[in-house]
Amino acid sequence: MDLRIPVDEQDRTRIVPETIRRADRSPHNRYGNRPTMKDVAARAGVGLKTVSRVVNGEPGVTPETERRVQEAIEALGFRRNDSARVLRKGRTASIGLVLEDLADPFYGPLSRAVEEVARAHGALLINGSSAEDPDREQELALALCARRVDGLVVIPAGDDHRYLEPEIRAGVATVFVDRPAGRIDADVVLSDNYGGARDGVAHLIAHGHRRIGFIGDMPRIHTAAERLRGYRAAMEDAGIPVADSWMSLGVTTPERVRSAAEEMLSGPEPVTAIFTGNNRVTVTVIRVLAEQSRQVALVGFDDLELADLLQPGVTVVAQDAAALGRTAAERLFRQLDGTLVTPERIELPTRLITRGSGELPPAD
Amino acid sequence: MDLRIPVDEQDRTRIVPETIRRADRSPHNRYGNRPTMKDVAARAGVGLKTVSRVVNGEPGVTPETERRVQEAIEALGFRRNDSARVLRKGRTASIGLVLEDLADPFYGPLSRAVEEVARAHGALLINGSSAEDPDREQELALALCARRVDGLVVIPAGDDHRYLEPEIRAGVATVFVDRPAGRIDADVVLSDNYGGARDGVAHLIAHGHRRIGFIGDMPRIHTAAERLRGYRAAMEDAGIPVADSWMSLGVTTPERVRSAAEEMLSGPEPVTAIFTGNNRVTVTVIRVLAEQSRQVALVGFDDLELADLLQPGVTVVAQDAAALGRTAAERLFRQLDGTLVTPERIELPTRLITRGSGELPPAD
DNA sequence: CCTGCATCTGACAACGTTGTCCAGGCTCTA
DNA sequence: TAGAGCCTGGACAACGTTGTCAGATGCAGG
Repeated sequence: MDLRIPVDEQDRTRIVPETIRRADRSPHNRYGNRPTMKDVAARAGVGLKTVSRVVNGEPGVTPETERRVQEAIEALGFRRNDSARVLRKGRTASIGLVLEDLADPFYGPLSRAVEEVARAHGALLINGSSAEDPDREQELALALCARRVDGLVVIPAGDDHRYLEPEIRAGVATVFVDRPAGRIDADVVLSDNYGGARDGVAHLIAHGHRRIGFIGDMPRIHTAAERLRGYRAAMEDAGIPVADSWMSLGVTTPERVRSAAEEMLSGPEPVTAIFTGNNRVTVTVIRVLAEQSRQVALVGFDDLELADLLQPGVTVVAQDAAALGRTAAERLFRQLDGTLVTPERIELPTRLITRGSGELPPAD
Repeated sequence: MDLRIPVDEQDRTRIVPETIRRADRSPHNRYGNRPTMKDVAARAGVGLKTVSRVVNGEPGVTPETERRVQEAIEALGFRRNDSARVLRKGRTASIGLVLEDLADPFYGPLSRAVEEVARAHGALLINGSSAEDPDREQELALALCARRVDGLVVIPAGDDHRYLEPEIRAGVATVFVDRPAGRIDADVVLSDNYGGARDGVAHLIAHGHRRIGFIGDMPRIHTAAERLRGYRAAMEDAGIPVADSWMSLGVTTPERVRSAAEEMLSGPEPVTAIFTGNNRVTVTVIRVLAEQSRQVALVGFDDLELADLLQPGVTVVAQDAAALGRTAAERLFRQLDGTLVTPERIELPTRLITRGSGELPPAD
């Protein structure tokens, strides 16, 4: 389609001289060749600012003028360029979300909750996955800052976030979720990983278990470390000394988790119960246990879809991913409001959901 | 922190007169008060363009000059404003993704795949959920266009996308996924919903079933309609007349699905097998079947985590969500390259995964 | 008919960056 | 040593929008 103004339309314009319009219309090599307010103004025969006023619903435009402008907008398929607007206004009405893996079912509801809050505040969500790589987290977070997002919700992969200091000082609202920020003072929203794990393990102990295994993620990940700490605390509370061979920490690939589980289930004194440190681990361990001849008790951190339909149902320590996201996003916008000043650390409670697997008695 | 240049630093500057610098430095009310290239240039005692050159790694700057500029960047915590850059350059290196629900496990891998491709092309991903609401889809898609995303991946909620015509003409690359575009000619990447459903139902028929139920989503959703068509085709191929009471289409809330399933399982001639139209329906139906006294066969559209661990394992028609996302995103970037011109409709095959529930014989 | 006021409109600068173009200083050669 | 040519650096305009301010218009009242 030819976006240039037909000659009969041009005649309607009043003040702007022919040459200027011609120059502006000349085909330029820029991508898109989109109509701008200038084009709309020329076509409607009004000034630039009048178009701006119409587009933004500002008062002080006669109905007749407004109609002409609307008509031109329609005819040209004009859409305001928010990039330019942002440059002028300072705020982008968008927030960034750096998470670990968009495909992880735990982060789905979390992202969704963040999005809902953003939407309620008229903001868009830009997000990316760090894949648990601190460099990638930093790269992403800074790229988002370069886009001048108003705020940043970060699920940290690394443990040093001083690189965000200039951004925060420059006014980028920042909230960390799921794991704490490293070496900077910032808002943090967490689950009670320590307490949840301790409760889960204590639950197993209450059902008679003493040899209890723990399979978790790499200990440099805060949640993994906290859950391990909860495990240790529960065992210590019960006066049970923990054998090193009962604990396995590392990447949560199915292969490693499988061999870790198989190992602690073999030997002369196998564990009679396993506490799993996150949903990925739980899934793999369920598979391993399904192949075992004897029954092994299981409590997992994080809930699973269908967990109630397995035989036995899977007892879990559930965290509320949506609440984490919602809380974080709400704090973010309160920072932007100015309602919130002092960084805080918020811990949301977890919930033990008993379904059978955690109530199995020890096999021996 | 005070970002203004200390007096002793100002003296280093050469040409720019005092007054201009003073004016630029004066505290302005704009949000953030971030240092700009101008500030860096002043502090390093060089020209604006030299800073630009350093920031963008362009040639023609002596190492000594570069060092001074880098130092100033460091000291001020400068970060390039990509909004301004975009305004100048035309492309934003970002793409938009409009999906139905970020929290749906089907869309997680899809989003992730789109993100991976975007990342490989140096682009960021902006996304939002339409919640199956056509108006919201349009609002979101147009908001993304206003941000001048280079391209748009849309999982349609509505069935009329003519509103995107001006955008596409203006150069916004567009690909529809999972469901076709309505009333415009555009790239579309789909699963073979019809064929998959037909295969799944044929599988049940091959195992001796004749009274087979179908529970699916609202028929205005393309995938739901196609899957229903596949069901009908398989039944017709086998010469089985379909009773109206065997089919239920509507919102996939647990309540409605539950009552639909219970209804077709009751009465004098209950169905002996059910084909479910998507993962949400499947999950609910599994729960209903678990409460039944007799065994009912089940084949579901979409795979489920843990489906193999249930008793019996759930036979499904699996689609490759990641492949959908990847294919769509790759086509998007090929549109942007100019490698791709003619819109095409691509159908990816589905895969029947037998796990037990689909191989159960009829109960009667 | 002029003044004063209210209403509507448009010219212009600015936002922070990049592309163009030119100036000044250097090296190299005749 | 002068001139040509290269290299480095900087002034300036432009991208598309919005805020400021002043000009134009219309109308009522003196």
